[in-house]
Amino acid sequence: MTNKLILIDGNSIAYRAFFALPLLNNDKGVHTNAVYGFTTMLLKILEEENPTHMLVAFDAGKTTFRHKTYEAYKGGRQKTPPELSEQLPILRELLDAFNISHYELPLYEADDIIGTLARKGEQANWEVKVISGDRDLLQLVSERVTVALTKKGITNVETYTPEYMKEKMEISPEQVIDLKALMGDSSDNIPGVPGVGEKTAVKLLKQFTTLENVFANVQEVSGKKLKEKLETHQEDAFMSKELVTIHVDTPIETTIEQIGYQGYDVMKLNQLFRDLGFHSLINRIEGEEDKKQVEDTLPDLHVTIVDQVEESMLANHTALVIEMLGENYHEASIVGISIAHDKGVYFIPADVALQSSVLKQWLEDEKQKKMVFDAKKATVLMKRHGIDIKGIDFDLLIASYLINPAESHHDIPSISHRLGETSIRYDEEVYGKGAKLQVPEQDALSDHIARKAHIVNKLKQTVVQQLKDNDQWELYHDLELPLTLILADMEHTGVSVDVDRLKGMGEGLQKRLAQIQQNIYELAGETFNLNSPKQLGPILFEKLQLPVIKKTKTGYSTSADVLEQLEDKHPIISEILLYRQLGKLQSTYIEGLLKVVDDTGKIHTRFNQALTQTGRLSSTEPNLQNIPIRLEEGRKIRQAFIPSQKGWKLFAADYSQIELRVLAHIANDEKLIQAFNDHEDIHTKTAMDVFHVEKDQVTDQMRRQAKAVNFGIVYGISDFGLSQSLGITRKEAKTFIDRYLQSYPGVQTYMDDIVQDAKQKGYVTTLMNRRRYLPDITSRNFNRRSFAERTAMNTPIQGTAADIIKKAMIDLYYTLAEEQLEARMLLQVHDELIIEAPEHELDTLKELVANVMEQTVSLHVPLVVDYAFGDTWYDAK
DNA sequence: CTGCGCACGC
DNA sequence: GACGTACGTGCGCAGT
Repeated sequence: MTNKLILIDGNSIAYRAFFALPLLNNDKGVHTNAVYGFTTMLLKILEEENPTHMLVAFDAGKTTFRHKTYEAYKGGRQKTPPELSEQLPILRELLDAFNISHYELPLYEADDIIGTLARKGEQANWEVKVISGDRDLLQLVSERVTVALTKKGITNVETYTPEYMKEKMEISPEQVIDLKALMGDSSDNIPGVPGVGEKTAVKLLKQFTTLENVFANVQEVSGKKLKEKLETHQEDAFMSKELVTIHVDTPIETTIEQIGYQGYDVMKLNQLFRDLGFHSLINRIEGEEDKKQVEDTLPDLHVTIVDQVEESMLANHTALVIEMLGENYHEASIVGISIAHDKGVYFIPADVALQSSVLKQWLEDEKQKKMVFDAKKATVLMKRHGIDIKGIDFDLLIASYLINPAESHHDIPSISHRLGETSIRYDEEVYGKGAKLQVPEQDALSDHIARKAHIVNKLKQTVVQQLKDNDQWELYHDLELPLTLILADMEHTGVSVDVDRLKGMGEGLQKRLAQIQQNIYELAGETFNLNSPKQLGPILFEKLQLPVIKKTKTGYSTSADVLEQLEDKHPIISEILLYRQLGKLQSTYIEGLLKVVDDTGKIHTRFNQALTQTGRLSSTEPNLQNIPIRLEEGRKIRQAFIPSQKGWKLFAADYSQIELRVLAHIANDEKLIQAFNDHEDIHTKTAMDVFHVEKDQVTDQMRRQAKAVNFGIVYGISDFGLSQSLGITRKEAKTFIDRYLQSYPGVQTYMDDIVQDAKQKGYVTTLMNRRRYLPDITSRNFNRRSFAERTAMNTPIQGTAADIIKKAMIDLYYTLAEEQLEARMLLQVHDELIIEAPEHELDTLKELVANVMEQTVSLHVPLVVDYAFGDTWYDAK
């Protein structure tokens, strides 16, 4: 077997990774994106290439021997961003853990080290592969040396052999240098011959083969201008050649034999990945038996496995973890319960726990305080088993989310590791994932779950202190914690669904879909998979020759906005649009909902209270926050949502323009406040102010545009986003936004101030002190910075609206209880609450619900709530 | 199993 | 000039 040598251009790959990936942070605030990208690439190479020898070359410093030839070499190049520089030492640490040699040499560039070693490998008859993002390296390609260049992203590469180069670039590896010498390279400040680009350079080299030959026969060059340019800049060209030529005789101290690759250090790598927060990469490290070593390194925790719950095991202020397998706590079963307090840690197997009246009594005792992770999950799980858990006064999940919603993993092990408590493994390591998900044998299970309870107990103080330091204690204690119990109630109650009605709609849709599909196949002249944009594209844009409006990464775009522009060009288009619309209803809403109805005809969604960056809730399995309403056809889905009891109605109450009212309040804009106090139609008012016209002069078109601008303000979209939604140019969109801000100077001031504030503090807050960190607000990358700026303007608006409706839910929940009404909340859809109630309570509710919602906070503008009721959700409009 | 294109809501 | 652009969830497809 021949040896295989892999040579990596360290700086180039780190650069690529840095710009290809979002600026990730680990829990210590260190940027890790370049290291992460580098790591994925290394893992891929090791998995795919099986190298016997390997080395990563780095540039040694700013000055190189090339600067002697040409002082301005690489002049004008942007300084390496500090966010990247700080990652380079980590990168070296990473390579050490991988046991991969790395090397740098004063005055030489990584290219030269690679070139030298590549030639040595070649002479030894080894297989050599060079990996870089720099096309200059292509000059090294030969029969034994291939060069892989990164394409988009970081793990995608394009591998060049001599044949592939001929085919793709029409030149040979030797000619790469001459090509560069003619073209120059602005990023390295290499002059080349002005006016000669890639096309001309290739043409010249095809004709004359080498640079020397071009100048030797310059008289034969066609084109007077070109000839002149070549003659004037001959010297530049030859100097450029010198600059781009990679040195293959660099005086390096290492030999290729010394850089053998023997495999990585599993322990070191594991530890490093954990430190860096690369949890997803840990299971790509090979060696199952080595995993055991990590296991063994966890400090012992003494756990008592309980076969009968005794009162002596239970105490006030106890951490409680109820563990289940899988995500959906409406159907999953409990695998075990652990409790931890200052006197001990216990594991109670599921069957023991559920049969114990001692435990039940303790769980239901309000005075016995419990600390948990995810109170909602624990509450719903216990409700399903007839236990009404009370006395939860700490929820680690909610606390962690409030401290930093941007953390992507709010599970006990992740939070624990972030806070420096590493004596627990990740769920994925214990349970596996996907199809391999399973409960381990009891010792491992009880140990893991017990550790969770132990950690909840241990971390409580730290987390509470963080909340207090952030001035978020009230947000946590008076808003999110009560809310989570209310949500548990709503989820457990569920919404009733008229299954027959859904099925009926499904049958009707099925017939129509079949017919439309038939029509489309006839219009297309062939059958294909209509649900595949990849197959639809060629039919529309090649076979039917329709104009291409937009492309996606993988082919033609066939999205609705594209198709709408083609609607009058071919009858097939409107059929496709209809097919898509109905197909969506069928698959997502009819079939999707039917799949999750339980045997009592109810649907139980799960509200995720610890996910969105703004403080809103989200809803899953099913998502009941995106049931169709805009188009009549879809809206009919709502007819399938019904009250759970005969003689009851659904009652829906929604805030009118809550975000714009919040904006008026936060920005304290006189005109906007006035508009709401006068109960004006806000979009018409905006149109009057933006277009400087009187009310009776506002056209539908103007109102529509004003509405889109308001929408943009509320959602923090860019001029680009606004231009898309209005079908106008970016410039026009920008004009609209500017005129809006001129009309509402208070808003303008708010926008300026909040961005400044965010820059200074690093985060923005809402009315109730919800936080969102915006590390990108000081980024030198325009896109990242702009996005962060829009987020700074938008999050306080959306987040405050979220705060308000959450508070309203709490107020309403307790008011309904106090008034001893049977009415109960079922759903929340961001600015709207869905309630079910017996008919005789409706008159009370009309007064009470709107009142509670409107009075929950007091702003500089009134909050206005509209409501409606009916026999189905559809009718509550 | 994952990423993509698409579509639904606020 | 920056080439990607509110927040979410879920579906089917296609490639691994």
